[in-house]
Amino acid sequence: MAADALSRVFSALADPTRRDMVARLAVADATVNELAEPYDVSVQAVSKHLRVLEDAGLVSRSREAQRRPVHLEAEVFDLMTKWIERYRREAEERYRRLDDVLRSMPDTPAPTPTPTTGESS
Amino acid sequence: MAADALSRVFSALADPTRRDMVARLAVADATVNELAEPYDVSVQAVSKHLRVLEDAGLVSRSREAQRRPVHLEAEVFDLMTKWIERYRREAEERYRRLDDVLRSMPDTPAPTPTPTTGESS
DNA sequence: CTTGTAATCAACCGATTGGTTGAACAAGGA
DNA sequence: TCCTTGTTCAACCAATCGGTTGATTACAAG
Repeated sequence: MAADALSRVFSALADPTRRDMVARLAVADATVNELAEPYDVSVQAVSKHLRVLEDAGLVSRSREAQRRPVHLEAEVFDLMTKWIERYRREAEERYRRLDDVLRSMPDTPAPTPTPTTGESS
Repeated sequence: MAADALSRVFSALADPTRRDMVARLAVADATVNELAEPYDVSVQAVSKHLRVLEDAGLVSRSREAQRRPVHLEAEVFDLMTKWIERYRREAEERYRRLDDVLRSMPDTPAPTPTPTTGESS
């Protein structure tokens, strides 16, 4: 399966049901049955979803009698946030500089990132 | 396919090749062939990846002669960031308050979130 | 009009995914 | 010990995914 951690996290959150579970776990820990209750799928399906979230490092499960309370782990979010922010910043900066506009012009040499264009807006 | 926008974005970024393309597009716009060059997959495969990214709203394609330059759209990142930050904040806050720790204690009344424990390390 | 290049469409393939049902395991409580 | 509850395991199924190859469209240059 998805080798790297980042892929696992993104993939885990690509499913709306799993995102909803995360949202609910952000409020309070819950057992598998509690989590399964609102959705009209089997408990087994929810158990599977939880394994995906666990493999992604998004949740952890402890043992409390025969119950297995699920707990949301906030740390992994940082992994995503860092990745996203990095490229978002680059992309926005590039947009701000109109760098790409210069590149798409046929007459511009444009090797140096020197914004000679008057960027008023 | 994944109905909502958030699912599409997360799903699109769940693939390492697509994340790499996004990373490269953050530096500069590129054509399909340019993008395909570093990977040892067919151009068609890259074209498919681009469609996924486009459907997620992460990139846009213009037309320039027979070339179709691909451009990274930064806006959609916000959608993810907002979602992530929201639940990360909730989870971290809850962790900070030791709310869940109190909940798992059998003898504590635990209704008030008063952190009486001296957290030195 | 023909050739060459950039990209997409179409059909196919094996692996993974999200779901199901049925059986098994784990841990109290009677 | 047997029963009940909570959860997971196992096998299966249809749909989707990432990849392939071959044909096709779009445009520019001879």
